[in-house]
Amino acid sequence: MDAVFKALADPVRRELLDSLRERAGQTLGELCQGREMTRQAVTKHLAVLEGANLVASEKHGREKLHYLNPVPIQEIADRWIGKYERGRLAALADLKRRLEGETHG
Amino acid sequence: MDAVFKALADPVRRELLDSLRERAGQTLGELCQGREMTRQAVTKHLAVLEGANLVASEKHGREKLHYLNPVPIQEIADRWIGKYERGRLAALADLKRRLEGETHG
DNA sequence: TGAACAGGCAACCATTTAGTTGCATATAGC
DNA sequence: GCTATATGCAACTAAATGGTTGCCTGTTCA
Repeated sequence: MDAVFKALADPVRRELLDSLRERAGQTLGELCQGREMTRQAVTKHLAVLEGANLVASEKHGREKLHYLNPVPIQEIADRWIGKYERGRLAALADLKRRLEGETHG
Repeated sequence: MDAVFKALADPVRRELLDSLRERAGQTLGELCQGREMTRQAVTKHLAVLEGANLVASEKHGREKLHYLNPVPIQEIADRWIGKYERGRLAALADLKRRLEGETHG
């Protein structure tokens, strides 16, 4: 879970996920195109994404194809963001109540 | 948006958000309790959270009260995770199709 | 077979980050 | 006013991070 959050923290990695979402099965070379960094830098980002299980890869001859795995993102949405969603109004009510209470107490 | 992702990347900061979700209006001192780090370290984490607009604070005398702002998390769920949710099945279908296609092509 | 191509590995560097210590400021309460 | 308490600020350190360069491995194909 922590690995997923950390992987999502970098804008380059989020762009890579976006790119793979738009077109699945891209090679490393393809994922490098348009990015102002070396192939090795992209490789490292992809390794982080694979480590977080956000990207799966398949070797095909001398090429390595990359695929988005949306499941971990889904899990974050379900397990983590969900509880904040539920607590949203409650938190705002708390804020108001507490501020008023402390002011007069 | 990037600030929010980066803020969420640290487990300590996520714990702080959890704590504020459970009980709103906690002081810095309260938020430090049970954490194995100095008050200053917690202060820095809270500064990151405030910078990402995930936490709002109010000075009350010599105390500083902290409140969760769930809105940015909500926005991430809506604007960013949503599109992956929609693309989920499509991505898996792509994966299967592409793998088969490349194998025989 | 050998050249061109796609990618992997490792060492290295600069910056950021997470944490510390030390000291300063401001409020509460006697 | 003085002391204890709550927080703020700044300098410093260690480790992680994001990036580079250089070279090696493996595959395609003429």
